Amino acid sequence: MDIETAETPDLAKSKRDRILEAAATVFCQDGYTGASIDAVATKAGVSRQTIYNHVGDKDGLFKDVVAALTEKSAANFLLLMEDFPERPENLEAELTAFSARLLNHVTQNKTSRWLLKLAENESGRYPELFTVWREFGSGRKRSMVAAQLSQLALNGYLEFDDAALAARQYLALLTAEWRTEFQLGRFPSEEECAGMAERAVKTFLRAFARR
Amino acid sequence: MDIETAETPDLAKSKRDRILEAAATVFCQDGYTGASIDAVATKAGVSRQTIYNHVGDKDGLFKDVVAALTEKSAANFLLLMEDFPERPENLEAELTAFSARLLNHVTQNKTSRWLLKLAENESGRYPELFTVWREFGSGRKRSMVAAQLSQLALNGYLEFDDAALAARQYLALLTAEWRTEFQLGRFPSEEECAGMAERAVKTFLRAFARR
DNA sequence: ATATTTTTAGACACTATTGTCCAATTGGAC
DNA sequence: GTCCAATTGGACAATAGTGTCTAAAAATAT
Repeated sequence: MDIETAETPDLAKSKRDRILEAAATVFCQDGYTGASIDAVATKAGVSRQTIYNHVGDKDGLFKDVVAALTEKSAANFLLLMEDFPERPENLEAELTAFSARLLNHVTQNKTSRWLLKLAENESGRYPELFTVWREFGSGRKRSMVAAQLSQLALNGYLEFDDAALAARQYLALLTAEWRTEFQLGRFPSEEECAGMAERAVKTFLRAFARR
Repeated sequence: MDIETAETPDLAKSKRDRILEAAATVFCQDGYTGASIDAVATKAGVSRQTIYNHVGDKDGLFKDVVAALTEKSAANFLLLMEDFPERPENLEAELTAFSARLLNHVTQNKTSRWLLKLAENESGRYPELFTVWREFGSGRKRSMVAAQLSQLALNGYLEFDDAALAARQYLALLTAEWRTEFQLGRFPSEEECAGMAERAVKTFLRAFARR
């Protein structure tokens, strides 16, 4: 489901899910202060009172949104990481394919994008919340990537001193073009993701492939 | 002057400058909707009416803030770029030194940080504004870096196919650690900038230094 | 010293939002 | 069909913010 066309709430989902989903979009669009409970209620196709029944108040709503997104995002990422190549026949091709999937997930997946935007915008308001997110969210992801890269190094495909740094740089290269071109509203297509992944992996391997 | 300790407005500056400076901090802290004119007035040490006299309304205030920041940031960046090494004796050392200065500027300089944060947060509200910023701000910067990298390639130090891509990846590597570690409130010290620059340049040269 | 412009503080109407209360309605479980 | 919990819509007070107006004060120019 697309953000822009999601005006009709999905009646199959539970009230609670619809509230959290709607709240996520509204918070991201308007920021914490700008988001109104009424707007969330309308978008969720739910009365305002129901929201208060479920989450208490605006603070509770925000915290529940972040908690739900963090959890979902982690689960998705875990699933994705299973495809990381460990003993590839063609390193560049397989790493590129994986990277394209990863990038596609990060940029297209509503959950990831929302969480990222919320983290950037509201970290000042809820530092504790995003300390947790950083540790179990982005930090956890980076260390998963680092572990896989170490595996590749061990298997003789790569060489580097610091796996954590390599992981950070890998992710930075992968999202380099997205950050500058797409973050302001637009989202890359699958083909664009594939192109970005290809260019990122090419540079990454120029730096870290075993010679 | 530090953001946190800037409670006492600088009386030497013109009213207008003080208003724009205060407005920038408040907008960044609270977002467009969350920022109140009263808060800006207090922080600027100015009456609310004066703000309305100068900039018309909240929209005008926001646009003027962005305009002022864009201009200042471009000027600063131009100045910085003059130090980019063109015929270095020690490529890695000189590029690292330049990169450290660049990173320090980007992360420490109030203007840059404010603009970046505003761009990320309010791009949905003012797409035109940030299209302009992207073209003349970040886009302009990237093409300046690309030009310098091309120069280094021409002079036999580097080799790559696409200078614009190399510039993007250079900047991505340079800010990789900052994005993940520091963006949520903390700012790197000069030493930390030096370290990040060193690691970024090392990887960049592994990928692009002429062999 | 005087005239002119800028600034100030506070009052003001207007709107938006939060969070609460409640009576009426709905929907599922049994 | 009856019961119980969840939900609804709407009214409500309380608060906060925008933008306007005004008369007094301050700064600036002449």
